Amino acid sequence: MELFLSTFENRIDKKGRLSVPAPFRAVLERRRNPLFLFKSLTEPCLEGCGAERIEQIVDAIDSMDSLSSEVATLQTMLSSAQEMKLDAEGRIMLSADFIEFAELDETALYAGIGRSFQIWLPDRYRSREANARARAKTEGLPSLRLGRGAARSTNDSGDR
Amino acid sequence: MELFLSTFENRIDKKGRLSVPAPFRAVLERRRNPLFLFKSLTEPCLEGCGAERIEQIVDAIDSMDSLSSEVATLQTMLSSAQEMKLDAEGRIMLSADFIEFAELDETALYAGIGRSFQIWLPDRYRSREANARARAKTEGLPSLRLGRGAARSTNDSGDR
DNA sequence: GCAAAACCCATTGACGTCCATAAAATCCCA
DNA sequence: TGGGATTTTATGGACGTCAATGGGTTTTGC
Repeated sequence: MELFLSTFENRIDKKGRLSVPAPFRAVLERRRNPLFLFKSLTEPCLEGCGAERIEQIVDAIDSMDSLSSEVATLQTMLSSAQEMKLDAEGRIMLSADFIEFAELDETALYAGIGRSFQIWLPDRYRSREANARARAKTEGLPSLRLGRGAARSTNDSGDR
Repeated sequence: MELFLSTFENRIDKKGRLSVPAPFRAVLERRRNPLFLFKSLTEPCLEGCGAERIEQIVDAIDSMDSLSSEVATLQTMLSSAQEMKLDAEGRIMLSADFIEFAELDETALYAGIGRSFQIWLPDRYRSREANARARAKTEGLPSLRLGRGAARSTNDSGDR
């Protein structure tokens, strides 16, 4: 599996250590790619991604007007980003800043969302999930076009 | 890692010495590259980078109309720049001018923003970060489209 | 000779590494 | 197919290393 999928709940120990779910570790190892965590800009959760995403933000900043507020926003993402080193047991150390930001206590919920994942306070994630499902019923579904024709715009022929 | 990321808070001792975060030192050492600090043009903070970044600025100035006011502004950055010598413990000595400009007192906050970093009064940085987050919620995120299609515009064929 | 800067060394506390245990999933063979 | 054995995973603790910090001493410049 190349993608981060499904959810997992793991404990955070007294030192702030948190196991990365084994399936996620497998994805990371396959990519031979360091893991970065940063504070979400819009929600009280942490986002996990690979180096490409970070580099993309850096390049975007360099190509923008460095005085714009958008640049300041992107810089906020970078300055909250940390490269996470996994220990021999596949755990990461969450900084006090991260724990406080996502308001985590003793357990954390990993939510795989494809090429990246998020880390949430479990209860908060579940209530948010319930909201999303309720919205889907009342407001209808977002358009989701699958298959080759649709993906063509963002993802091309068999890459990599 | 060859980028400056994440934030660090270090103390300025009575002698005006300030440790450079070990990860930042690693970036500089990898490039076998001296460290430069200069006063930000737009904000009350110091900017830090390696020599190649300084050269970029010089080149950019050279390519501009040397009589324009923008050039005069950019030259201000260069004339405030100092090459910082690290002592054996990886500390720099901040000049009184720098300390006054960034209004630092006993602690300084390093904020990594990719190819460079900034040094802030911690409280000031945090309120600026809070502003950026508030803006991101109301105005939305800067457009950052992921996947192959998006990167195409700024970054082409598989380089690196 | 004095102040400031460079150099050297000591302390401490955080973090990375290593090891031990328990629970869960998987495998294997009857 | 079921049940026991083995491996993987999650979790906790102990310990060593290194980064950050502070203080002292020597050198340099004025």
